[in-house]
Amino acid sequence: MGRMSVGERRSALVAAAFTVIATRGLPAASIRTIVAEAGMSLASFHYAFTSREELLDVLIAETTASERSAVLPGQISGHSLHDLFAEGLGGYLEHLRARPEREQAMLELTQYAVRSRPDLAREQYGAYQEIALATLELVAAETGCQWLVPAPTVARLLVYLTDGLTIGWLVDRDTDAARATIEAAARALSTLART
Amino acid sequence: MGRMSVGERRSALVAAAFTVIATRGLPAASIRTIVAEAGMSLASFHYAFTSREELLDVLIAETTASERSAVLPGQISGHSLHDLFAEGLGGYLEHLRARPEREQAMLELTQYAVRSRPDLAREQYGAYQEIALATLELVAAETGCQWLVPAPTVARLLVYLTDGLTIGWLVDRDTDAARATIEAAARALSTLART
DNA sequence: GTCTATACACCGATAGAC
DNA sequence: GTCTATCGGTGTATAGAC
Repeated sequence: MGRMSVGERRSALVAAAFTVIATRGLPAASIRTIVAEAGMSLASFHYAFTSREELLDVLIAETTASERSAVLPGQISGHSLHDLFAEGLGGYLEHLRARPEREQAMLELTQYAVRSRPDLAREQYGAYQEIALATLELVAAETGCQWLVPAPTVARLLVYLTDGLTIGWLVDRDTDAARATIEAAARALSTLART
Repeated sequence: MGRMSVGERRSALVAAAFTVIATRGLPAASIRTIVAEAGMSLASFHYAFTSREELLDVLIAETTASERSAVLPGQISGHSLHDLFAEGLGGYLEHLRARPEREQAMLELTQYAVRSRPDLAREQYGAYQEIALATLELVAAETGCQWLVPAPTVARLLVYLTDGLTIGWLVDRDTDAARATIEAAARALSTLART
C-alpha cells in the first residue's frame, strides 16, 4: 500500500469498517478484517487510529446523521397530510428494501453506542429527531395544517415508527404487511393535525 | 459444584447468560463469563450444551416470548380505546424504566438473531405479534368497537411503536418525552376504530 | 512511513486426571 | 460426572526491520 495521508487512511478505514459491519455484522468487524477490506497491513491501522474503539466513534458520528437524513424528505407538493406520511414512510421502506444491510448496520451501531458510548448515542438520536421535526414543520407550512399536539412529539412518534418498521421488516421481510401498516400509521398520524 | 441434572445445569446456565448479557452486553457473554456467573467450571458448560450457539438459541426461544407477554395486558375494564392504548403503552414504559437492562438484553438478542438465526428471529417476532393481536381482539370485544383496518395491521403498528419506544427511551432516557409521545400515539391509534 | 513478526490476553472446545 | 490443564485459534496492540 502506497503512501497516504493520515486523513485519507482514516476515511478509507471508516468506509471499510462500515462495509464489513453491513455485510458480516459488528462482531466480525475486527481490526484484522477491516484492514483486509481496506487492503492495508495490520500495523497501518494504528498509524491512523489509536484503537478500534476510536474508529467506531468516528464511524458512528459520521454515518448516523448523514445516512438517515439522506433518507427522509424528497420533494413536497400539495398532497394531503395522510399522503405525505404514507409517501415518507413508504419511501423509507423502499430504501430499506434496497439496502437492508445498511440499516441493519446502523441498528447494530446504535445498539453498540447505547451500551458503550451513551453520550454519542444520545447526540445522534437527537440529531435524527431534529431532522424529523424540520420535515414536519415543512409539511405543516406546505399544507397549512396545524398540529393538535406539539410538533416535537409528533416527530418523536415518527422516529419510533421508523425504528419499529426497520426492526420489523428486517426480521420477517414481509413487505406487504409493512406497507399495510404504513398505510394505517399514515391514517392515524394524520388525525394529529387539523387543516 | 455438586451434582446436578443436565436439565438443572441448562436452566442455571441460561439464567446466568441472561444476567451477563443484561449487565455487560452480549459481546461480554463468553462461555467463561457465563460459567463464572453460574459458579460452575468451564468444562461443565459443554456437559450441558454442545456450543455457545446452542445456549443462545435456547435463551432466545425461552425468554423472548415470555418476557414480552408478561409485560402487556394487565386487566381490562370499561375504559375508552384511547385510555386502553395509553395505559398499555404506559405500563410498558414503566416496566422499561424499572428494568432497562432486561429490555436492552432482549434487543441485543433480537439483533443477534436477525443476523445469525433469521428463522428463530422470525418465529419469535411472530409470537410477539400474536400476543399483541390477541390483546387487541380482547380490547375490541370489551369496548364493543370495530377496527377500521385489519386487526393484525393494528397489532403490527403496536409492535412497531413498542420497539421504537424501547430504543428511544434506552437512548435518551427522556421519560417525559416518552409519556407525551405515548399519549399522542394513543390518540392517533384510537382513530383506527369506531365504536 | 510502512511493513513483517511477535507479545500477550482471551476465545471455544477438549483431553485426561481423579 | 466433574474437575484442572491445555490446545489451536483469534483478538488488540506494538517492536523492530527496512
